Amino acid sequence: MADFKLTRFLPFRLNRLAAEISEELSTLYADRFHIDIPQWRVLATLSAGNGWTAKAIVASTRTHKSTISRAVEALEQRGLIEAVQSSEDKREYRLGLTGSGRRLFRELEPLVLDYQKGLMDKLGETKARRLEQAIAALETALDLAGEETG
Amino acid sequence: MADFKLTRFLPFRLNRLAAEISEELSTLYADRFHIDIPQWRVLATLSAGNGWTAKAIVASTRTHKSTISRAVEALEQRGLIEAVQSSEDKREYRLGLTGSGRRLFRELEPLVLDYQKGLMDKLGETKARRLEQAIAALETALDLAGEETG
DNA sequence: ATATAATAGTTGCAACTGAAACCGTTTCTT
DNA sequence: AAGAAACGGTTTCAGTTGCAACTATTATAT
Repeated sequence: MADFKLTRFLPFRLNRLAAEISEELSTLYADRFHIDIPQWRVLATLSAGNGWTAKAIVASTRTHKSTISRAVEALEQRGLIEAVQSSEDKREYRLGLTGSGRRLFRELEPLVLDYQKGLMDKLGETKARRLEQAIAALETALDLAGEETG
Repeated sequence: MADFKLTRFLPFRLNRLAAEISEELSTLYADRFHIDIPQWRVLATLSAGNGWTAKAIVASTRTHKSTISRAVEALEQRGLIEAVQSSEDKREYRLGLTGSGRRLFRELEPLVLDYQKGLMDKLGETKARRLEQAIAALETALDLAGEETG
């Protein structure tokens, strides 16, 4: 009999953990702000500064372009972001938070940061640092790192 | 302007990492064995021994019961697992790998273990151990640990 | 210059998933 | 013992997602 144990298998554990954290986190904004995960990603990305294209958000977040397209559409409908067609390249749109989008994000941000802090507190400083280092190493190994372009 | 950076945010990074690893891993068995992730979880769980109920697999893998139900159905159709109604409790079914299910898993197992080993090699022994410890700590904190019952 | 290819973003479609209602069986309450 | 509640597992339904085909625009090749 093979002694394989799924619950000891790292990819599985990582996946289960990420799902749980994602789930907990999204409850922070789902009901209260009526945004879902892709929308959160768009808002959070734009919070770092305006002028992003959908393509850049796709690259940065590694989310499928159709998913980002729909999130952008929804946020635009609600007036939380604004899209202006680029004059240099009419295929693309420069995205940016509107006033109300920025206000919403300012309300959201501390909740989300508190959640992360709570998690890290549970880990303790040393383990939290080591976790971050391991993640960074895997990101590099898997070519997930530093796709930010601003 | 807020200095929040999604790509530095741990829940996001964990999620992106888990998605990438899951994706890479599932290419190992998707085309070749025509099984998907829930089906892989059922097979892998049963590889540790027969007699599991769907409920136990749900608890162990933290996968939704309707998802497990469908995976079990599909695997049974293909003759990879067998379900026998429990005599003590006719609501439940004792699940087990069939001969061909066991053969398939024996073929699959080394691929999957090699993949994990490749990942850990990229991390190095020390970081791999620390990652495991951090994950274990988070599992405990989030109540994800040790739901195995056999 | 013109045809071809590549690119940014959108959309139709099929597959997948979770919530909730459901069925049959078992357990609890009285 | 009878009715209610709980439970294991299934199914329906609605929502979400990714793929692939599409439109419009820009870049490349000849």
